[in-house]
Amino acid sequence: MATMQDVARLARVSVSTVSYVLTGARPISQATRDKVLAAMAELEYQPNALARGLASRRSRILGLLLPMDERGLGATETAFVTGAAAAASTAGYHLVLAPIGVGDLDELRRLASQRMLDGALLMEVQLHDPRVDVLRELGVPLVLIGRTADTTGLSYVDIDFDRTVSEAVGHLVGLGHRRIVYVNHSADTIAEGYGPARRTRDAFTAAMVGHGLEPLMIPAEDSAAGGRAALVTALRQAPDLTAILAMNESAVFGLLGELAGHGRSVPHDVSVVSMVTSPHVAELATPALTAMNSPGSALGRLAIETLLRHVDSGDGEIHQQLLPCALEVRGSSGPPRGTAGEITQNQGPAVPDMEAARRRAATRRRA
Amino acid sequence: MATMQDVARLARVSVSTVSYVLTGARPISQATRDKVLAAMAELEYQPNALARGLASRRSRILGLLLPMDERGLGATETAFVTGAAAAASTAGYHLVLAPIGVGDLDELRRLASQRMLDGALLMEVQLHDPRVDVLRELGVPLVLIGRTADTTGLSYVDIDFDRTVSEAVGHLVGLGHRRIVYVNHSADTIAEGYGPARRTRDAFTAAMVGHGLEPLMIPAEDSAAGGRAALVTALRQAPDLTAILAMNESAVFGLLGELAGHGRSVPHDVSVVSMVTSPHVAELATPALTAMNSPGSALGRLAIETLLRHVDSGDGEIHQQLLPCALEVRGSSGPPRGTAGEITQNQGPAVPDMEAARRRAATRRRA
DNA sequence: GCGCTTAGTCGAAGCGTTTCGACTAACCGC
DNA sequence: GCGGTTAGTCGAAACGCTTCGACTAAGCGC
Repeated sequence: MATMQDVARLARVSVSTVSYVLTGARPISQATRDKVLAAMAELEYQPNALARGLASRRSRILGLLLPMDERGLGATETAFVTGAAAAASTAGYHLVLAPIGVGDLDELRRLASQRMLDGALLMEVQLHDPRVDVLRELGVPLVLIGRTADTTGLSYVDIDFDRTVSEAVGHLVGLGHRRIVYVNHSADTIAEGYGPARRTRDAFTAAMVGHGLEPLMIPAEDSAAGGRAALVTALRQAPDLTAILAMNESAVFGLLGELAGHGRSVPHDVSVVSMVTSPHVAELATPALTAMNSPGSALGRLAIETLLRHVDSGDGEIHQQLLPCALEVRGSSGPPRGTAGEITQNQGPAVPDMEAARRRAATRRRA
Repeated sequence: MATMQDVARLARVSVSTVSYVLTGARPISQATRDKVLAAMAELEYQPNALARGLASRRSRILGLLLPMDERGLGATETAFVTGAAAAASTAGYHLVLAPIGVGDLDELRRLASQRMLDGALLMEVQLHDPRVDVLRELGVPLVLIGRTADTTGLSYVDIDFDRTVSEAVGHLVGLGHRRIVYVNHSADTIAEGYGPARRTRDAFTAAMVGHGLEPLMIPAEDSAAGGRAALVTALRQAPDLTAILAMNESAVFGLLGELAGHGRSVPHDVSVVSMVTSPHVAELATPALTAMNSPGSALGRLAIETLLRHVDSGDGEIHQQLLPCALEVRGSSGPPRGTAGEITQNQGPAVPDMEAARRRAATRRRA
């Protein structure tokens, strides 16, 4: 393994000159630069990351604090991680994966104290997240994915729930729906102050009221069983519902199963729109789910860029940015039964979709 | 940030003594050790990971080479990563996440040449995986998750597909099924030589033949649409099928949808068993899927332990280990229509399951 | 043509560890 | 009581880089 010494010797310059070629910290003449680069190429030189980090007091490693539970990572989170990793790699940084949640504070403290991290990305942020305090105390720059209750002085990237919910509701109202039920995460989750659950709840209320409609929210456990239970509750509280907006990727499958069990076809009798859902998951359902695609990859990239700005420019100003999910109409939403839209076929799914049409036909046959 | 110097000064010993206390490389008297430890505690000393790595030529960082696509990580992979991260952390190692597939060889070469990695875990291993060659050439110890075509001299951990398939088939045959169809990954995937697809194909054939039954395999694209198409093909080729074994987590949902479309209830008319599937995903389906639970977390732990053995003991002997998936009976499998098992209820799902019973009843009502 | 800045390069001093050789003192067997 | 271990400690030399100060030559304004 060639070292900088070897390169310097071969190029007949000093080590510091080689270093300056590499870092650009001082001007180097074109002629010298060429000699050095040639020597590097010949030796297949690669700088030793550890030595570089030690001398420059920059590890070029960022921490990805990602609590992982048995449920696995959704496609949204995965896209986020992928986007972040790509952006980090482009910038010459590495990502260390630390499955550190709010309960592993000692682990976090150790990691951060070892001066191995130039900065950290916090995922699954709680409204009162102690990890933030630890990192701040240790002087590690950080960017949140999501938001704490008090975000003063904190940079974050997050989904724009207000806009996302508002667009989803707009889609359904535009199709002619009036009685729309919102299936959220569980009551406990909401009570705990889980941000997305709270924000979507409030946004749903605001959107419905804005349309002059009555908001009805049903909490559901994150499971198929939770979805089934939620549907039963929903039908009891609003027997005339024609559309369901779901925040809960796990529950939505149970919900669909139970709808079929009640003999209600989707989207003919009930439209279903799933929020913050990846295309792949949306396609798993039958019919495929109209969904609000989460901007996972873009969020990841943005988070890294924001974090690197802090790392490089000695912790300058903060950046707080929101990205909305994009509506993607698939087979699970359409005009409610007996509307003009139904007859003229003009307000059906915005994207012509043979597949969805086939499924709708099949569904009607059964109904 | 306290350094070793500070600790040494406070404890009135030399830096090397402090180092020996930390690493245990040489004996230190109890009295001295205590003094040093007290000084460390007082200063809240944490060794600098980079300096340590530079001096010892051990970064204590392992690479997790994890190609990530838009589909996200399944629960199996996530469990694997979690298990690996936990095991690494326990051993005092860190995991850097590198979304490096077989196409990013330059990226891999750079990462490995920077001497940042003590070893690497390769995920999504191809039968002919060029990443293996790159790492070997650069002298980086590695452990495969999965297997290449030629595994001589390579350590790996993998799922025991033979045993898993054999148990799944055994479960169905034990329930009384004779006409069992295997839905695999796509034909292209099999042709490419994707290990799990090939191995399960062969294992299925062997298991069926072993029971004196005719093996029928249908390939399917990894999507709901692929699953629907596969079912159509399956019903054409084997109209009398009573059970489906599916390898394809994505296709299985389309398959279930299409079964319902054809008026065949699960598990009454057709039993479905999904392979290498996590509990959470299995629960999403209606009815919940009988599945072979993948040993993700255990595999992760095992992989790290194996890798560390290589790293520590200067690349000793190789370890090749297989772990089977465990059968978990849920609502999607039962005895075929018209068997004794059906009548006596003795061969139903092994686990008494009110939920499944309820669903079966509901299903029958619709049929 | 004189001071002044600036481009370009070098040597050396770190960065915070580990590790090697050396040394002392105690202990062992005989 | 004498060579030979061994436990216990120290000082100094790496590890492979960055960065600081210093120096030489140009280039500039006037």
